[in-house]
Amino acid sequence: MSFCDDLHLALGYEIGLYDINGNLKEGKDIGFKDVDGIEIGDFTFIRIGDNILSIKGKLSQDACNLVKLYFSFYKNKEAADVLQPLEYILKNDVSKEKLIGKFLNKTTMYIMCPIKYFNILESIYDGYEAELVKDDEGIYIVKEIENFEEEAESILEELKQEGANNVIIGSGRQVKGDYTIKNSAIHAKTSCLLAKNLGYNEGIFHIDKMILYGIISEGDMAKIDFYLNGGYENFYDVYRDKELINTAEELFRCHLNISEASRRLYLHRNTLLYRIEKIKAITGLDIKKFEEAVVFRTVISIFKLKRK
DNA sequence: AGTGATAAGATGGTCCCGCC
DNA sequence: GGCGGGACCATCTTATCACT
Repeated sequence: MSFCDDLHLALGYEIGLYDINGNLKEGKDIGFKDVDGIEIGDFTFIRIGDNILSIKGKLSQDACNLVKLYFSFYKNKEAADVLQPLEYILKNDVSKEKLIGKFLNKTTMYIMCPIKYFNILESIYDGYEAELVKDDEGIYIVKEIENFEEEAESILEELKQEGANNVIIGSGRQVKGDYTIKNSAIHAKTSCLLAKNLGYNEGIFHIDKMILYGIISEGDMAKIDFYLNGGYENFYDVYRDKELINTAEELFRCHLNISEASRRLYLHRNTLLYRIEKIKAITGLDIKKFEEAVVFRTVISIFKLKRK
């Protein structure tokens, strides 16, 4: 709830908060007038510092003074919230408006691993401008990141050397504009959780590449069922066949390059083609083709994310 | 280097038959 | 009836070649 929402609830009038140039900062755009003190009419305008508060209603002088008092109290409280440490922000419900601009250009990574590795991560980032916060399932790292994949690879490597297995690293986006540190942190952890639900127990996942799975995961099951209805039953035969699923996954990892995938699977290229043909016979989809590979992967992801 | 087509080899399952 | 050997077939894997 913003200041204008709160005041609207209290007074029953529509409220708009403008800067001195008439730009709406929050609330409803009900009109602006540059006044020095207080102007009371059908609309009430109150100057508070570098702000003009527009109220769609007639207030008494006393009420206007109370509003001014409430404004200063509210903004001080808001300022206090914004000054809270990162841990408070990540773990509490701090409104989006209050966070805009804070941690500008920083990105959040989430390292899903046992908390005992917190000290190791701390020592890795000792001397760097980075903040670390732990929760029940892992550790947030907030810093300016140039190349997420490179940085995550090196963290993964370090943690492996320390005996950590099954580490998943997720990343949100860089904080800028309306995209806050909280958004970045939620995205980072969500990337990890989605990857885990998709069956990965290790790896590096950026939210930019997880969008499809996020939509599936959050999506309305009734609507998803509407699109699945009457088809895709045969996909279960592939879904249950570890060998076929691994074959398809490796092909996707190799960007549909048959030769590369067969090398990585230690298979003859024709063996891989044979399996791809088998998938086609079962599902009707030729996963060598981009469009059909996308459909295949989407349906399999729905099975993984929604039918566990 | 990558792809498509084809042939050949390897493997595993099923069936039939003869022997105990 | 139970067991082992051989034939047959389907499935899977590999090798090769021509072509882009």
